Amino acid sequence: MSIYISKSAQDDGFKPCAHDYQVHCGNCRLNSICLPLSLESDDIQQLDDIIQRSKPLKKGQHLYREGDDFQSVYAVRSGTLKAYKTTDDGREQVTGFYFPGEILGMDGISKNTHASSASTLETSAVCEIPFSSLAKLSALMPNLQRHFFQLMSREITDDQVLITLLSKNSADERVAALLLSISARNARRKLSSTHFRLPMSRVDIGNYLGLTVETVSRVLSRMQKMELLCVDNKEIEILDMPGVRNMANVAS
Amino acid sequence: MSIYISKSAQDDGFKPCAHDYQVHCGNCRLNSICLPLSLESDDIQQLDDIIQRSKPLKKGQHLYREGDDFQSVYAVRSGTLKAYKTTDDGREQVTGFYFPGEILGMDGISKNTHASSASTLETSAVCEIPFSSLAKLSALMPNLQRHFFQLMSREITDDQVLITLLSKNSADERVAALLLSISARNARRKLSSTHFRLPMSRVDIGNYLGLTVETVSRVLSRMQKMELLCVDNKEIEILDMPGVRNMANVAS
DNA sequence: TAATTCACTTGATGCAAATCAATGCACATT
DNA sequence: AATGTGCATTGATTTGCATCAAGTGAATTA
Repeated sequence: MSIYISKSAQDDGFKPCAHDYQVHCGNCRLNSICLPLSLESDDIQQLDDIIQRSKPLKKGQHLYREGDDFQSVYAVRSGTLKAYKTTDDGREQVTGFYFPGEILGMDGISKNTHASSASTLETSAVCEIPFSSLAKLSALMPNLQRHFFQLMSREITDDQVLITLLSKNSADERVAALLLSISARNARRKLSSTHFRLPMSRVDIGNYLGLTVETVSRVLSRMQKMELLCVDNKEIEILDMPGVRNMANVAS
Repeated sequence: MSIYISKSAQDDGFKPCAHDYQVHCGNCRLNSICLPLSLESDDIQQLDDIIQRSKPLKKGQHLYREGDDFQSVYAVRSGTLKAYKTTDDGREQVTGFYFPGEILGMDGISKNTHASSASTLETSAVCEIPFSSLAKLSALMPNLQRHFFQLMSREITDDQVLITLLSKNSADERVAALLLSISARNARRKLSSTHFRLPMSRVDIGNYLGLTVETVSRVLSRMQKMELLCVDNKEIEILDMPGVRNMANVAS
């Protein structure tokens, strides 16, 4: 499962773009929401040195599978991924979606084996961060250590939010909450919070939210009828943000 | 919210017992499943030095509340605690139960604020571990760092299991799975895996599993009728372990 | 001893979402 | 143009669990 590539390959006349795997942490436009956050520039250089950048992965390819040896965590550079667990009776449970700047794979640390699988929802590029190097480096850089602890803790709190959503909220509330989450994560990356393309299928949405495809589809139709959204397949436009928040039943 | 006590208080003619707060990491019978795991004895001493032991907390007392400043994580020494989130509309979602040897509070790291509340289900004692000291120490002790990363990762994987349970499993499967989880955690502490007392109420069980009290009660009655269990209020005896596993729909 | 409370159980009914089934639509293949 | 395939939508029916309501038993108090 090695995705390392030679860094020296293809170095000239190459404009940075979404999938560009030559961009370094120092000049990556995601570094304010990724691991380098709060590092000094010479610390960033050291972090940069341990990071392996991969060729873009095509839609549907796996980054790792449940049970694989755990070696690295991954930062999404472009595209979107989903993480999912397979139940004993063979069904899938999507446990998270990962957008550019976000880190996945931390669930593998506990048993040195990936506890979930991760695959791309569209063409995507990732930075591979060997965990043993990251651990060594974070023992030397308090800021890095703190940031990584925070990232793991963030994963825990995100999971708890999902637990609550699944346990306490209606289909309408779940779908509205997911749309708001995606909207907020787009805003963090300076993209539109009201007009975006869902990178995942209805099946994945339903799977993540504990609903069937049909229910997801019905909720979206209803939201469109209520003029909260304009839905065109994967293209979503939020027309009435307070209305959506109200449907999600959240305070903020 | 300080629960520190003077270590020198009450030091003589004191036999160690479940709630004894004088026991140190080095001679704590839980140290094989708690933080000290895999530390050398002089490292254990250093860890021991930063740990604050508290008087036992009475049933229903809070260790921390959602929104409190995050200072420490806690190891359960005796008793049981629950962690829960409060939803925007004021309802509770229990996110976990914590038995002796287990660590809670790690969800506070990400925002420096506790993301959930924790209260005791019965008289309990905890060890308070100031996080800043733990972070400093773990930068110096690779084994401690690794172990703490693993604990956090474990929290993530446990949450993912709960997510899957809530999203994909029936009421029967959820209740059976919780019983198996408690059974396994008892076994880890060398207690009976087949005969134990549930420390939490039916309300808490239902809340944790996304079910109403009535449903929990019915499932337990059904399991008794099927002769999988013997239920006497909180006292549980598992009569047919393969049967319970079968009901939970899990492989192991 | 009776009364109050609390945690739990049991039964009857209703509803939200699953399931089953059909159809529509975009896009690729031939 | 015809055919297939994957994804999304919509409608009809079923069902598992919530809800509502009442009842039990043990512990606590009067």
